[in-house]
Order: sequence, then structure tokens, then C-alpha cells
Amino acid sequence: MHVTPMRKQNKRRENELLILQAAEKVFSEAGFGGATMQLIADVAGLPKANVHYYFSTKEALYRQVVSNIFDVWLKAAESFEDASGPAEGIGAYIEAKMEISRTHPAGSKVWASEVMHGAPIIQDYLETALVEWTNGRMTVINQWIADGLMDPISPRHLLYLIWSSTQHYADFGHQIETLNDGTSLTDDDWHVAKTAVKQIILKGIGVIS
Amino acid sequence: MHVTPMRKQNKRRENELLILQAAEKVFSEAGFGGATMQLIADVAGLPKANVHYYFSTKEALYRQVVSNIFDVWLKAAESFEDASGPAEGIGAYIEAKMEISRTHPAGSKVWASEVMHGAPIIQDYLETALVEWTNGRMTVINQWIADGLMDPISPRHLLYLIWSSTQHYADFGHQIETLNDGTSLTDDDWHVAKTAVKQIILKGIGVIS
DNA sequence: AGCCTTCCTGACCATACGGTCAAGAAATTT
DNA sequence: AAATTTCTTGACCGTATGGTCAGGAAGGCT
Repeated sequence: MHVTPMRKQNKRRENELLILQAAEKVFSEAGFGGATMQLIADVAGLPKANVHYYFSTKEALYRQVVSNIFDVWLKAAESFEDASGPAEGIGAYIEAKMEISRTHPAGSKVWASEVMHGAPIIQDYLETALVEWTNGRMTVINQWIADGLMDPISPRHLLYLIWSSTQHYADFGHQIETLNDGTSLTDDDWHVAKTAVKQIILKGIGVIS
Repeated sequence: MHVTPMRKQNKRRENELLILQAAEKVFSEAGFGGATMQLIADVAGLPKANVHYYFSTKEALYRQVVSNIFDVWLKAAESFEDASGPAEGIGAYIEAKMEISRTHPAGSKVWASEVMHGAPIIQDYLETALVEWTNGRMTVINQWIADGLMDPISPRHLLYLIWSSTQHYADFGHQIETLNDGTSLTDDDWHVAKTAVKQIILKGIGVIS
């Protein structure tokens, strides 16, 4: 049996990734307080001491997990750019956020959990990156309103509505599954969900009829 | 100094209430795993052993907290009854849920936290009470659609949209405050929020123009 | 080969947690 | 006022947790 030797640098990256993935899963299922380093180590398939070799404390590991999630969201937010108007911009943004809820639910839950508990670890993210991003989008939306492309809705609350309705499918995925006869959503279910959310919001702000 | 003697029965109720209120606060701030019986006891102003006298285990206490929250929500849901149509029924329901988010945010957070972590404690509530309630409302909405009173929206996803958008103001209250210059929402802010949510959803389902 | 840096891990430690208990205080009942 | 039930509480216990550490293995560099 030949095993390809692994470069030290690759090994570091690979193990950090392994741990981060396990951590995201465990944190999302148990919350920060309920998660244990031992369980994260087990899920990652490493001894606990090895996890501590790469991430000195539970909080440092958690912070990295949350930070990664935020990056994913910022990327999705690029849907907003280059949009000629609200139908395209907001439509694409809803679509992108629904896709994240579908493919990345654990991350969404970790973020929700963190914010719900007062954002003790990542408050600085909220105050800097999130505030900036939000202000930028509100400007765009206000311009669309001024141009008569949509109803005069409070941009702030429109963003909240988009966030909440899309992230709901990740954060409350378990409740949704239970209400769906205990089975997970099919491709069709997701299509219906996505369509319903887009339809209601876009029509609700006067973009489509 | 005269102190009115307290009946034993009243004392029991009073202490249980005290503990339940403290527990709701602590659970909402720290999650189930992060909350400690000692802290709950401190907040309630009682020795820890006394808390265990009224609630044998942490889980039993938690379960009672979640159960109480569910009752509050069921009551709010009565807005749906006696409504002549979607404008009135859904409008009042949104209004009621927004009011709960405003006055009862801790409860909403506990529920959200529980569901997000897979509802390990109150799964039976989801499978019985919540399923029944949801099915009942979906029937009503389907009837409204059949009567041509609103657009043919998937009732299920409409309910999710209402739940998510209204509860967002409780569950993500901290994020909203941070985006509101770090200050809590004023009466006016709440009015704007409520109006925006109602406006978008009602127009979005073809109930108002 | 020899040396050095990085990585790995079992054993260990102090702490904090949920829960117990026994002994007594306070009401309530008889 | 005696008996009985309910309530209160400090002290205690077993366990599990986050984190440490020393010693060794593995890979890289000269």
C-alpha cells in the first residue's frame, strides 16, 4: 500500500478544515454552551488534544467558524451588485440566500444562535462589516424608490424581511421538516418555497404584479 | 412592621413563577447548554437547592418554560379566528405576532433556540399541537384562495413567512439594535416595522393594492 | 546523517456543573 | 399544642468539561 506523503502545509490546512467543519456541525446542533471539544474532536476524527493544538481555545475555534459563515454571506450579497433594478437585484438576492439556507444550514444556525445570545463573540463584526453592508444596500434601495422602480418601503425593514424569511428555512429547518410529515424538503418543495418567497416579497414591494 | 402572611398555595405559585421568569431570561440569554441552575437561582433570588425543590431537573424547568411560550403563541393565534377574510385575519395575526416579539422576546428566543437544535425536548409539541394548528390555518387560507379573496399562494410557505418575519424582531433583536445605532427601537420604530411587514405581505398575497 | 521544526496524543488537573440529602424552619391541620 | 405536611438551605458528591503538558513521532532542511 502506498500512501502519498502529505506536505506539512497541506496537512495543517487540511486538519484545520476538518476541525472547522466538525465544529460548525457540532456548534449548530448544540449551541456554544452545549458543544464540547471532545465531541468536536470525535466528529473530526482526531484526539481532543490535537484539536487544541490547532485552536487554542473553544472560543477561538467558535470565532473562526462564525467568521467563515459571515464571509459566505458577504459573497452571496454580491447578487445585489450589477443589478439594473429591484426585480433583478432583490430577486437574485432572495434566490442566493435561499440557496445558502439549503446548502449551508449549519452555518446559518450558528450565526443565529450567536446573535440571539447577544453576539458576545462577534459583536465587532456586527458593528463594522454588517453595518457597512447594510448601509450600502439601503442606499441602493432608496435610489430604486426614488426612481419609481418600487414602492416606498423602508429599506431597513425590507432587508430584515428578506433575511428572516430566507434564513428561516435553515434555522427552523427542523420545524419545517416536522410540519412536512417528518421528511426533508424535496427539490420541488424547495422550488415552491423559493417561488413563494420571491413572489410575495417582489409583489409586496410593487415590483411585479 | 406587619407582613401579611402568605398562604402555602400562593407561595408555591409565586415561587414557581419567580423561577420560571428567571429561567426564561437565563435560557434565552445563554441557551439550554449555557444556562446554569445556579445562575437561574441567583436571578430568582433563591438558593439553588430551593429551585430544585420546585423543579426536579434542569430539563423539567426548561420544558415548562417552553410550554408556557407555546401557550402564549396559541392565544395570539386566535386572531385568525372570526376573521371575515385574509386582510383582517392575516393582518391581525401579523399584528399580534409583532406585539409578542416586542413584549415577549425572551420566550421567542428560547423557542427558536430549541427548534434550531433539533427540538430535543419538545419534539412532541411540534408533532401534535403545532401540526394541528398549522393544518387548521392552512385550511382557512385555502378557503380564502378558493373564494378569490387572495392570490393562490402556498399556505404553508405563507405561514412560514409570517412566522419568520415577525419573530425576527425578537430573535434577532440584538442585531437589529446594533443596526439601529445600538439603541433599542422606539414606539415609532416599531410602528414602522409593523406597517412595513403588514404592507409587504398583504400586498404580496394580493389582498391590498 | 544529524538537527530542527512541526505535529500528535495519552494522561492529567482544576473547576464547575447538575443533582442529592439530611436536618431544620414554617405553616397547616387535628 | 401536638402532629403533620410543606418548604428552605448549606454542605456535599460524582461527573464531565476546557485546557495543559511532556514526551515522542514524523517530516523537512543542511
